[in-house]
Amino acid sequence: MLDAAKQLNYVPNLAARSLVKQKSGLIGILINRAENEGFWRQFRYSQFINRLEQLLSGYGYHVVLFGLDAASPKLDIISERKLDGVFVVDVKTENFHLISSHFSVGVPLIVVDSIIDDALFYKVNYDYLDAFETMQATTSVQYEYVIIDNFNNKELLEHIAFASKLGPDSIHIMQNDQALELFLRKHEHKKGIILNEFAAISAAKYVDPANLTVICSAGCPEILPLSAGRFTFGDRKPEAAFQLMLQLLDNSMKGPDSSYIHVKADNN
Amino acid sequence: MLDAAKQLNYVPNLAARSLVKQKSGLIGILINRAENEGFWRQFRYSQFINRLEQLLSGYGYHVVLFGLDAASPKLDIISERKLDGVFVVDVKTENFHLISSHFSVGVPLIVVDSIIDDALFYKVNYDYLDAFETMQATTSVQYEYVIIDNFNNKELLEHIAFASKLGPDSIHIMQNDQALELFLRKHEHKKGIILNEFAAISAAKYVDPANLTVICSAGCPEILPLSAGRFTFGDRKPEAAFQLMLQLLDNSMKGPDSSYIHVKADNN
DNA sequence: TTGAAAGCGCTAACAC
DNA sequence: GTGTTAGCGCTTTCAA
Repeated sequence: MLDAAKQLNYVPNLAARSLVKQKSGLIGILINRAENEGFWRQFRYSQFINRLEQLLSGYGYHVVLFGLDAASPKLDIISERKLDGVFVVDVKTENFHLISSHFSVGVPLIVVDSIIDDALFYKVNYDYLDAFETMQATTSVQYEYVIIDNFNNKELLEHIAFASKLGPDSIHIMQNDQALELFLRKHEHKKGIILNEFAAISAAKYVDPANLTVICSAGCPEILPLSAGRFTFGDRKPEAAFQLMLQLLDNSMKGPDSSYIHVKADNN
Repeated sequence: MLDAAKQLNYVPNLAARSLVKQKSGLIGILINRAENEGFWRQFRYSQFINRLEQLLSGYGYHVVLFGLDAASPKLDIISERKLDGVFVVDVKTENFHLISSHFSVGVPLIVVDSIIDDALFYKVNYDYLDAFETMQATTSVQYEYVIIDNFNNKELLEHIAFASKLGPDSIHIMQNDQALELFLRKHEHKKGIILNEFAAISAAKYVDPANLTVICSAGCPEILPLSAGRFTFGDRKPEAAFQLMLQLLDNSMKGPDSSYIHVKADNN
């Protein structure tokens, strides 16, 4: 009677449960944020985070969102909250040793949009090699420059530059609108590739978007000017990251053989 | 000696601390998500969430991000995780009784972008009355239509419609691109107001953005076409929401007299 | 000052 | 099966 009523609106205290089960039921999404970052950086992971949260919630996990100071990331949250798994997005290579020291061994840690030569940690990146090859193969257009989104991870930047097969003078790394405009003025009326829909929006202020082909890494091709070319990755990255996390969570860290997951593009 | 070493890399277990202190140190940001929502809805709260997370983290709280099914929101997270405070964004009025039942009295609950006639809960909204008035006062342009972002909260929609002082035929609520195009075709070459930068991006596909004045409620005027007019709110909403939360958290629910906070625009 | 002990709300392990 | 108990890692209280 009283028991039934108690049962009816009984709510378990997950902090107490965490304590005894040694599992918090919390997954962290840690994302590097720069001080005065351009608007195109602020939105590029929104879709990824939203979708990932949706997937994790559907599986019973709760998501802790935490912004990291790219210069000196505070990672105590991982051990303090006993996070069951962690996604770290857009990591500076030189900060990575900090991360590895701040998490108990055995906690799945997935690094997104970063190349880190440590097989302990799984990486989820877009397959840029495949993307650039497919782009060249399916079109007769000769691209003469590429604009790369400004990732914190230097290795990833270099990898994308390499994948583009273009020379240093034809490559621009997003910094700010002024530098972007300057670069675009030098390449007016030429065809170019640009990473990230939001970066493309910036570029479209200075050149005819018809000359741009956008590699849609932010999951939002709808935002592009109609005349811009586009190359999309669909929903694949959050899905891939989620599946990988599940695998690591279930099979106690026995993940795929390679510590790199390369997310391929749609059949564009 | 051993003690010192232990001290050195001692990490408190916040779940245990929560249990005894009866405070989780967690703040929830609960945000309604529709099934197939247009892209302009997916990004409009990114800036708000990011900034709010930054402010709360700076104050020592951790943020739990949780997507709500607008149709039947699962709110157990509030009581299960013993959230110290909750932001609920974009709430359907008819779901609100669910919310009030799912949270223990005494937990600060701040509703964002919603009008709810319950003085128990604090509301943070942009001051649309002031915005429309200022816009009319500082320009000689005669606006002939307004496009309103599709909020879940019907009362807010009605309030904005009222604030615009335009008739039903001149008001369009964002639904999808087709309906938007149709509406815009009927008002070609006229001057109009549109809420939300991302909605404006959609509209700019169909009309000359020079005819649009955008009420920048997503904190991202940079994304707009250069020719579009703009009316900005700056960073004020996350700041206001944060300050209000602090007040409620510190003074044990003794907040401002009015349960409504109206965030004014910049000096545009 | 320093130390021991109780207890937060749960689960798991053990007894009955 | 059903009931009891120990203990997860902390903070707080009360004793020495």
